Amino acid sequence: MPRKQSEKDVCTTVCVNPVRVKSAKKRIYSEDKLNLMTEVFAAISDNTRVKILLALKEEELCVCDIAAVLGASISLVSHQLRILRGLRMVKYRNEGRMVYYSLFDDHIVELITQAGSHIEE
Amino acid sequence: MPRKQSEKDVCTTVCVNPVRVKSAKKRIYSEDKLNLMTEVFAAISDNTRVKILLALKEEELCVCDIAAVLGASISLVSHQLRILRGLRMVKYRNEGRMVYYSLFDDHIVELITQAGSHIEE
DNA sequence: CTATCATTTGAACGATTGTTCAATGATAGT
DNA sequence: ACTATCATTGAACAATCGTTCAAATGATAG
Repeated sequence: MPRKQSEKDVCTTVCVNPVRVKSAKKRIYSEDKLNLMTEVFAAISDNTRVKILLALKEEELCVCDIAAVLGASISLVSHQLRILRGLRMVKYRNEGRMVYYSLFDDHIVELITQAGSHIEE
Repeated sequence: MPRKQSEKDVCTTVCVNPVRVKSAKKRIYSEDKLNLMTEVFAAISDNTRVKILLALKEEELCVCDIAAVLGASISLVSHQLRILRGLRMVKYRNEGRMVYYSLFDDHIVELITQAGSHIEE
């Protein structure tokens, strides 16, 4: 009869070191803090979104400009901009029927360029 | 008759600013470099994996220890460790039937703690 | 007030992801 | 050899993701 493998009945006596486990637990962040962090990392774990952020590094661009830079459709760019907007990574400005996007602040792109310089191409 | 909206026939004359587009294109990384970067960010965009990395910050732990710290199953932890191993974020050491994991280097966890300190909880 | 342009939105899709369960490897002790 | 224990693996699943297409806003110009 196969035995179910759960958290309760595995490695309890021999393997688990309660001292190590206890001090390791202290290092784990709260679920809320983790959610905030991983949401940001998830945003920059997609090539398209990183490209958009890099494109906006020096100057504001309208949606059409961004699409032209990426060689992608307007719709795709608009969808991804919505995500970046929701995470306060970009902000926008209306001018007539056009919408100009720019970086919310430099923190995120600094993070990206910093990671980029760690990769010797 | 509805017209198809593609990259070719949109915003070409009025909206797109060729000068802005050209200089923005220079800032975009190569696809290879982007893939390397976003793969790393994707790895730390999951709560479970970040927890594992935080748990290993100070000392090595066996798989059972990690599972106990997270309150998760051994199987789940092993699966995620495989991903972190593939990205050279953790390394391992065999001791009898146990496997001790530790950080490959401090870069990634520094990145995480740095991001963590940006979030005033 | 209609036509056109820049952008947004929603539905749909295939692909990928995180997790669970069950089975398998591998090592140690009897 | 047999059994128990720690770890890895693979199949399966729902859930989420990135992208595309088509339609809908909202603003401007004639």
